[in-house]
Amino acid sequence: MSIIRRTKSVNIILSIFEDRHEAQSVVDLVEQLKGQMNKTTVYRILERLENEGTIHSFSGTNGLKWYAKCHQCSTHQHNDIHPHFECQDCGKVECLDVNIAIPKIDNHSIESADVLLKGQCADCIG
Amino acid sequence: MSIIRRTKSVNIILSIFEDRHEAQSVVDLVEQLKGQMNKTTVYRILERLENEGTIHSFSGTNGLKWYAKCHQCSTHQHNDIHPHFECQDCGKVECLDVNIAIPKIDNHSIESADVLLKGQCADCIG
DNA sequence: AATGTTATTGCAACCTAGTTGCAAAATTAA
DNA sequence: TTAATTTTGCAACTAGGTTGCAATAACATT
Repeated sequence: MSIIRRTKSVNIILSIFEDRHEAQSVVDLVEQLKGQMNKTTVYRILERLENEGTIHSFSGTNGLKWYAKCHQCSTHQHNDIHPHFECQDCGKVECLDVNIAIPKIDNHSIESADVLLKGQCADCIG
Repeated sequence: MSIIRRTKSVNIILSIFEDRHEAQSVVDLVEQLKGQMNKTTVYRILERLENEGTIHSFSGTNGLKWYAKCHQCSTHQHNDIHPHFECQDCGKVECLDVNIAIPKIDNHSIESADVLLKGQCADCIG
């Protein structure tokens, strides 16, 4: 595993995750950073930051890829299972700071769980 | 909502879900049915069967779309929340017949939950 | 500060899952 | 058997994501 360099592009992306605590979809990041860097670069930096353990990824609606720097999680441990929440009204996606009980299933060994909750976020709730 | 016709293609797809109780990925179905029907037809029949309530869909790893005729579920109700399980060794995907407790989240209204468990299935468990 | 080594970037081309419009063919109701 | 409506195939397209490669930027060393 190579050392990840703090290039200008890496710092731009890192600062986005510092500034905004919600999860970011890759599609939005690519769009937003158009003009500053190539979309391939965005994909590759996100991948590197994930390998490094700085951010983690998951799938949202329609299998779109999202990344988040989860501020609740311990800095170097994204292994704990927390659900993600996608607001059906405004589209915002967040990491939830709760633990999900993984059910025991007969004759199955379960190694991970992806949980995506959907509904209305604090801002959009009537 | 229009009435869905029992065409030859619809029956072929229905019989696949009758014969095999595991979930089917759309990609596999398209590949498997190549020669019998067009891929557009596969997508459209699956969509119609889902609208009809005969099968239900969900996302697997990498956001790939899967469909299942869930034999545990009541025939006309796929609304209950059950997790799906994807075997990391053989790739098989199944509906699990357990209920997942949806956590209450402060200031959020939760309307649905997608739960994808990953690990080893009964056949692949060491 | 200049050098060499290695990691990173941009670009263009590509891949694959999934969608669309439309004319032709198949179902179903009359 | 006809008429109305749904379904299908086809080809073209969209969009998210990946790849190979040459050019460039970081960084450790001198």
